[in-house]
Amino acid sequence: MEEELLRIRREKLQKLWEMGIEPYPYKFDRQYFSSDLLEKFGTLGVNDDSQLNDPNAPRVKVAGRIMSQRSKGKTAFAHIQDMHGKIQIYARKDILGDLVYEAFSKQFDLGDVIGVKGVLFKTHTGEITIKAEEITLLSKSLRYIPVGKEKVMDDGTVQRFSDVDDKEFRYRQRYADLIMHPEVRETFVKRSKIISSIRQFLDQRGYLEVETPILQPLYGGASARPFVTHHNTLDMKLYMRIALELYLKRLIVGGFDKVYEISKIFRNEGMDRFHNPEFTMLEFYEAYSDFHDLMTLTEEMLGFVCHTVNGTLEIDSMGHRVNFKPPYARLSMFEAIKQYTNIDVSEMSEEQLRDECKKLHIHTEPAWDRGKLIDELFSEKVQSHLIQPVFITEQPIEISPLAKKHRSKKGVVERFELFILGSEVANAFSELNDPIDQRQRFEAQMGLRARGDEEAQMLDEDFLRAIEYGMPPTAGEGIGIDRLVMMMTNQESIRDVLFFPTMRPE
RNA sequence: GCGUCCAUAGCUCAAUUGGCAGAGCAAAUGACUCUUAAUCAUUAGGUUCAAGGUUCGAUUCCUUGUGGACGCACCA
Repeated sequence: MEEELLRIRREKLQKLWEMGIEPYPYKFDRQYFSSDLLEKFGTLGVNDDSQLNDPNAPRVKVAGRIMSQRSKGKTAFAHIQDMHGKIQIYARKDILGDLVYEAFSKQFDLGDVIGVKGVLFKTHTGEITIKAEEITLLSKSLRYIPVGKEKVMDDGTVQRFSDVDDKEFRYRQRYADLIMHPEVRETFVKRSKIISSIRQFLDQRGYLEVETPILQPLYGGASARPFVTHHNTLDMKLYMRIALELYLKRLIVGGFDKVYEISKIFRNEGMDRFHNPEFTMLEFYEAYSDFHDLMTLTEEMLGFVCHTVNGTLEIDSMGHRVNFKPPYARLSMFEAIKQYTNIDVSEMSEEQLRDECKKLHIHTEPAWDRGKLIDELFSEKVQSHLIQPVFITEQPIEISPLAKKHRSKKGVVERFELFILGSEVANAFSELNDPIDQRQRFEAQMGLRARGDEEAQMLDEDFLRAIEYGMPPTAGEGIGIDRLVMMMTNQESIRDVLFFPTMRPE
């Protein structure tokens, strides 16, 4: 049957050639988007057809995809969809002429792209409509788009019938998903706005956007397993980056005092609705600042982003109302654990922590040290409770090999993670710029690697050489863009904020 | 990587204890000069995800595989 549908379309294409109608012309001078016309001419009276017989009335030209068609013999209605919405067109045989009307009503299908020139009027049911004087085929669609019929309800919402509900279809053929689902397009428009508003925010504060290598001889800056690839000419192993951190700090050494990068990073790990193998990361670094400064900056940035995208600082997402209005709560990791579990980990040994985890039925690995155990306790028992924005500060030094020791507290670093809706949104610290200390931290990581921790970080001699030249005191932060977009757009799966999520081959 | 669930017409879904595989929409043909889930009439459309098994008989039960969704583990 599918073949039958495709065959019919191809026959129509052939018929169009025979009729002298070019199915794939080169250009159309589009004048308005549908939304422009609905706004601009919304004041037309119901059933106002005063312009219809007026040769001097303004002619409008729009272009888009046919999304519905209601033929009534010698007249027909259709809706065409462009980037900003839909508009109805009204076709009459006596205006368009036999040939064009014949083509329009017989050879055109849902999914075809057409250009329309005509006069606006409002139907007696009150819909702004273009009475077509010219209809031009701009692209014949050979593949059937299963577009569901729609009904606009009294409250303005659109109810769709027999809509495609198959997630697999929608992810694999996002182009078709986007045609059929304006709300999906909306999500991605918001995604785009989120990213551009971040750029705007950082640019305004004197940050320079930079690009650093994706293919790296050594991967670092995070704990994760990498993708490995090979360069033929150099005959060498290359890794896809797992973080932006180490190269951006090299630029701080080089004298770029405020830099940021928004780009894809890659982690060779499990996939679920929060994880895609490639995802977008923002990292920014600012010389002469510390992690306190970044907390303030982060509050301002998220407030700005949320307001730009949603027009408000309070949004409903994941079943909660979240308030992005600064300032956000601040709590040390130890305080947070104490608050939610009544356990004081500040003086506990590795042994004691292991016992506490066991009591709470938290799975542990023998390779885990004190810091990792505390982090695990936090992740299991505290994190999901953190709904409103909260900065969790002063993480254990063992799990923060690139962060500076806390200036006054032992065993922890100057770091914060921002949690919202139970999920980590930002991770920042006063960057470790003591090359001797940094070398020791790397060596400790190599020790973990020897203990069997595949994700422990690698010692990067070139990075050490860079900070041996002297890196100013610096604060740096990373924000996972996809998670932020999920939050801001109320999407439950990362696949719904990625145009083309990673899928197995068909 | 492990577990649970799902896969029937182009789309959304039915199909009684295991007994001739159906409907709406979309499509084709025809009627219809303000329709809007347009309407009316007619027609066509199926390797029931794949392979194997049980059975007189499998969309239905069993096994394996493929793809997806969800959960767990790992992680952001």
